[in-house]
Amino acid sequence: MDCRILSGQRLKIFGALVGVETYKHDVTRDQIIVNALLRWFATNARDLPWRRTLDPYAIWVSEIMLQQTQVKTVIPYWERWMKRFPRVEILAATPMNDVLKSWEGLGYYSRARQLHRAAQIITDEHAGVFPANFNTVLALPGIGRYTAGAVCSIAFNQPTPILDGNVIRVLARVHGIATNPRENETNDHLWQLAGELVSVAASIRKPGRKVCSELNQALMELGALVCTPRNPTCEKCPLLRNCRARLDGRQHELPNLGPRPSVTPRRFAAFVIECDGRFLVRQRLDGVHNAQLWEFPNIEMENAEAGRKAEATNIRSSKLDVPPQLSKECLGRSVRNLKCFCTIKHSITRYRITIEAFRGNFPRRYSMLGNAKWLRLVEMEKLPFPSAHRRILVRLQNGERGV
DNA sequence: GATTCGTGGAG
DNA sequence: TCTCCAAGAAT
Repeated sequence: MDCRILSGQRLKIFGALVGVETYKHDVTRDQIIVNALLRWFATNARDLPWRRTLDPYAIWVSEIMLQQTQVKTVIPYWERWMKRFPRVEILAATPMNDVLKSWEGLGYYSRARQLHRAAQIITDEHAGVFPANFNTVLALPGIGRYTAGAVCSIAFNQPTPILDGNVIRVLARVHGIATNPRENETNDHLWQLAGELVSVAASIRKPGRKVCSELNQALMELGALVCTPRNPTCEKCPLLRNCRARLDGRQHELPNLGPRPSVTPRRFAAFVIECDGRFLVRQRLDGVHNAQLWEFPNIEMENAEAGRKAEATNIRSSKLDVPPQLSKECLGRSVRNLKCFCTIKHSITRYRITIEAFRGNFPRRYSMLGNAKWLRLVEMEKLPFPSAHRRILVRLQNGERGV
């Protein structure tokens, strides 16, 4: 039946009818799936550092770091973090600058700020003991439905469901769900399926084993190692014979995440201003993105598209005649000996960003507005920079050493 | 409900 | 190089 021919009202009725059929809890199939996942996880789980602890604080930190971030990237950060902030009270008492410095390079810096805020709440309002109640955990800043479920199941073995990118993929394929998981109805359905699985796991008595924890981690582990976005290795999958998508040969089509937002180019000019062996850097204000991180003064250039075209057609004119105006707009005064320093390309979400960095001098160390400072390289080393500006700083350090 | 927030791995 | 997307949350 083709849904597209249905009018809105009939579509609702149709959906409700389908819902009765497909959302029905299939206990036997769930038990088969849960048992297969638990058996597979017992011999295929990676030895990750946060799997060697039951400390809810340590597990919480790992979950926050792992949001939208790959395991391989997180491991060294987590190791350093736990050495530096072994207990929640220590984190709570640490200045934000040091917290952000430990987070530097991980991105999504509001995660670090909210982790710090939550640490203070736990210290002040829960006597330094990480709460074991789902709703209390959910109420902490930076913790949503997924993270609360993950911490409660992994640290406390509670039957709280989780639904992340991995679990979405596994469940969409196993159940052959072709609608978009980002849409509410499908998302709710997936949460329900995840809840049924962890409930079935909870009903299994396995002495000395944390089955809720294992089941949830098994779902994610399978998504990370076998049921991958591209080229899933179905031959190795414990759910091979229970996977709707595989049986239909549609594993490559699911999940159906829909179109991605189109990319937008943006250009910035950044200024590396030197005087007496010090450089001008500024701290981003509260409330903006990358708040409290440090950067070289910079300003967005208009006509990013035109700039890109000029670059592509080998017209370099705008490169040299734009900065004098921009430097005055950005810094309030013109810069001496201005010249190109380096070009940094990076991207955040849908923006493809090019930063043209220019180097120059001021005759003396003008006192700039509030959030800017003149610092030596060794002093800048202690401050958190977003990675694009960190790359400018590294170039500067190498240049000063004559490399 | 659609956007925004960072960065890097992997194909 | 370019695209996808990773243990999501907040607004």
